[in-house]
Amino acid sequence: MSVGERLDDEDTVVMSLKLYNTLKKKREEFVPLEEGKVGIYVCGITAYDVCHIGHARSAVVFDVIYRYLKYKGYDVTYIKNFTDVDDKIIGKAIAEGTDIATISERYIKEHNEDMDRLGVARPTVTPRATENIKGMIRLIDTLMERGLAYVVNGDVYYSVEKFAGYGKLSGRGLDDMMAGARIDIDEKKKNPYDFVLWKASKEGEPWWSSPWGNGRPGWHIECSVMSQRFLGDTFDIHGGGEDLIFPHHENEIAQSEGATGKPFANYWMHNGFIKIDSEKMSKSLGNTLTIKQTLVAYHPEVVRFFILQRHYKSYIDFSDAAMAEARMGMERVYAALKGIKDARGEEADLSDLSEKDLDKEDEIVFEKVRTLPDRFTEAMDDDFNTPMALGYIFDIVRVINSYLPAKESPFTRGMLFTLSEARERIREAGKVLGLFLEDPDDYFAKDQEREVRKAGLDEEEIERLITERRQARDAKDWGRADEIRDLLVGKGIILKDTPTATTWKIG
RNA sequence: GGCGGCAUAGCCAAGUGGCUAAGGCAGCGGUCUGCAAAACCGUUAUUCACCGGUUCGAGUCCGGUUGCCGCCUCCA
Repeated sequence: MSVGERLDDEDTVVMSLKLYNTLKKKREEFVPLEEGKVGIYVCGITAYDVCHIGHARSAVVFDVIYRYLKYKGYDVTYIKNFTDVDDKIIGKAIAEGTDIATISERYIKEHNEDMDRLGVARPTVTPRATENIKGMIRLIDTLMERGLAYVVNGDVYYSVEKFAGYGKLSGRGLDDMMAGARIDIDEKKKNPYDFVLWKASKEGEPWWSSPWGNGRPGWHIECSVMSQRFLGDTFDIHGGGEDLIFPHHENEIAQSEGATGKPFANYWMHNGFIKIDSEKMSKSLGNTLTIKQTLVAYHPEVVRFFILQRHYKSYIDFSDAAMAEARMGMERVYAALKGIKDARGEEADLSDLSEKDLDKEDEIVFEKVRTLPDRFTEAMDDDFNTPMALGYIFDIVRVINSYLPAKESPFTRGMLFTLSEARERIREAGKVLGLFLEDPDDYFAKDQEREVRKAGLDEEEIERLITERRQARDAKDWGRADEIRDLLVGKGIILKDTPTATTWKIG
């Protein structure tokens, strides 16, 4: 069996990965350049500010793509850059009276913290623009030699009219764009859409020496250089937010293909945006939400779940209500995982369980559970359909929930084996999605702690009241017990009475 | 003005020509309970914005209408 294929039990079924290629505007079968290997480049952040949930979406989406490609058995090289020289970084450095390295270092560190908390795996390499200036100068030089770039007063511009394929990614021709141009006419440029490759430095700005004088790179050249450096002239997948399609990715193609004469990336993938309360998130609207703010209010897996419940290409609408729903959904899965955990008990050694332990009823459940990996793969092979993959996980959750409470402790070996299988299969899919990876008790403990903090409640006071209610109930003093219950409900606390204890949660 | 996307139950959301239109949330019914709640189970779209067309067959393809949205400027 070769990589990228799975063989079914009976007949040979080639399950190939299909993905939507922005370049072709259609879904295509994914065929890597080199069998068994994938090179993927995703545009990273400009390190001038803390990351917002839009960054989180892009990071989580491509994290899942990266993990899934590895799950399929590919040897994946995943490159995500940091832009650490740029107008905004320079502006901030000047404002703070420091240098750009201090600024970019600070926000790269913040970014990495955010990613770690979101459970986003580190890419294979995270190159920085300033480490690749020489490569940029070489690439610009090649573009000059090929007649695709020109110099004006120490600035170097790319001449878009000289590149025949300009507009092929964004699907717009230069003529179309000129018709409704909303851009400023810059006298220095031959065409308004020409973009800067190298900028002559102004007083007080960082600079590197170049054949065109002291300056710094333009906004687009770094990605052409870093992708080529780590993945070669042509590579498999290039990703980023949909806003980058034009001009950034269009310009990358012009730079790279203009210089090498070879195709740049074979597949282009773009994630959709996050809106907040149905509005576009932007600094001008003042409705940006940072990852750190989001994680104060929600468990990182709830954030991931929220993102993965929608297909990566469509926009998603962030709101407290939507996040509350995501939290409820996560709770459902974790509740099932807790049921499995509790059934198994802490101590028991279950390593010698096998299919031989299954009775007829166990077998029916076991067979359903065992279909999860194939169904998960089917969904993910279909342009990374994470909503469908999650739907399949919920199907298994329902199967287990129906099976579990019907049983009385002690559990038979066959039941324990079936439950173990369910847990493992959910965990296997969860590892790709970055979900359901916590111990259920830890998950609920953290969730409760977070909710208590958000509601500004006093946990000890709640516990004291619950104990008092417990005592009242034991004494069959229903009046007092209900009085306390009403008090707690008034604070948003939901009591969970079981025969042996009362626990609680915030609803 | 140019380019592109989307419209599926109360809400969110899969579905890209053919079994009974996934799944989640909310709602309703049931189990449980001192009564509740929580949890679990069951249930909730003869129908996919509207009109026409292609086809043996369309939510899925084509044309039109309406309504939202994105990009064209740094932006994930």
